[in-house]
Amino acid sequence: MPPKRRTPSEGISDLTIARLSIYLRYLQVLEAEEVQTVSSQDLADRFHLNSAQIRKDLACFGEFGIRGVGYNVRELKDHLIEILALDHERRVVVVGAGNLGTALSHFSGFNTGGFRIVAVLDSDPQKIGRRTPGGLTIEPAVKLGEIVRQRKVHIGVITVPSTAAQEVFDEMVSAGVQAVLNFAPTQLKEYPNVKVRNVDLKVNLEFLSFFLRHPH
Amino acid sequence: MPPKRRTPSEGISDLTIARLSIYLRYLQVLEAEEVQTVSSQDLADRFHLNSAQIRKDLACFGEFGIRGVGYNVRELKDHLIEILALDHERRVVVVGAGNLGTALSHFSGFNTGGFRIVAVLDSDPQKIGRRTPGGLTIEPAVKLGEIVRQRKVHIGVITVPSTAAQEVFDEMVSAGVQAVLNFAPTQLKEYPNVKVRNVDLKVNLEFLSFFLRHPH
DNA sequence: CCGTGTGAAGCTGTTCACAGCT
DNA sequence: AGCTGTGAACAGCTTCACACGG
Repeated sequence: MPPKRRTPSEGISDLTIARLSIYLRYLQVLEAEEVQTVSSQDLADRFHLNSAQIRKDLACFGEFGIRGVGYNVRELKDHLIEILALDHERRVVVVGAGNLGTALSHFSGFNTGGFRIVAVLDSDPQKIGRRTPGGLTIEPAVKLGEIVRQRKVHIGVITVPSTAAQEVFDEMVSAGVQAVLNFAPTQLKEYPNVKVRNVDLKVNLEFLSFFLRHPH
Repeated sequence: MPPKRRTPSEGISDLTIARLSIYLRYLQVLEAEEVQTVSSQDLADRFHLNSAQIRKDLACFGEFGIRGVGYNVRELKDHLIEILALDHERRVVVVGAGNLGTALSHFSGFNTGGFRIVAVLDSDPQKIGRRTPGGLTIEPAVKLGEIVRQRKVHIGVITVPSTAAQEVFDEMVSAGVQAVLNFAPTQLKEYPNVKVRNVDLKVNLEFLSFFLRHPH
């Protein structure tokens, strides 16, 4: 059978995509351990999920398994890398060179596996020109648009205070960024064709606080 | 009518709790602006949600609104603070004084609104004794259990490499921590009565990468 | 008349159960 | 026999629509 490949773009849930990323990480471990084959049940046990869910997640993109056997580790890994578009370098700009921004700029996960931070910006003159621990020089925030265009930035990361977040976001979008990871505790105005992912640390803490009072 | 208060602990979804935290933040803004009243529709517009959802979220914990009017801003804010258990100090320990850990240790959201970082630990002798930008001295990781007990830590934050995460987590749990925010890209083994919240930056980036290839 | 509170309907995501391939 | 792929059943979350109270 010719490898049935669907190119859906639609009808696939955010949750499925996030899980694919999780599966991929484990497949890379298995590959390093030279494991040849993995079953949906193996994966399910690992992540406390149902095996049918894993098969369904994968089935969104084709038929990668062999009945009676399971999935070939290397093959499935390669498929996931392609699905998640990790086979091309993704250039990232971080705006906001506070503690979080500088930490992220050389956080291991942000400069491996296809991602590369190409600039760290800030509007504070005192910070501009300084080196981040990762070896990048902090550049002025006013150059955001220019940098995005010249360095072909794919992904923007916002680590500025919430008062400045919307402005930075608008600037990113008008320079052509289509994917943004937002750490500012603000609800950004949405644009068509721009995907935003919010990481709200305060919400996470307050969530945990709730469960301390209401233990289950 | 006597204020009907439910103490559920059960039947309330994680998603509801996360939204309450979001509502609270906006109510604090409204209070500062001296707005007296807010309707579920106002809140819904702000966060691109359905107004019924907001009413349902709040109705889990009592009847806080006035029909035909809306919600009193200050009153609702006070209720949410109590529900989220933010009326008592929550002491937090950060294990892993890498870039992310030190950044978090004086990230604004982590030392305000009821949360306080009481220790930052690391196992690297080169880091122990150093000061974090937030003014805390990095302490040895072997003292984790002792520190948790002596300083009555409520919440643990894990920012160590994934290879060490499970060990740190086990140590936290056996010292009595019941809520953990995990930044390590690992699936931690679950314990009863311990709530874990994972923040996986790599998953977020890969998620965005997917949407760059499959624009919607 | 307006906005809350809420059962009912609708929808989305998960799990079951089994046909079909190896 | 073993495990995938998948329609059908199920569960949980969201939205609708309206009764009720101010």
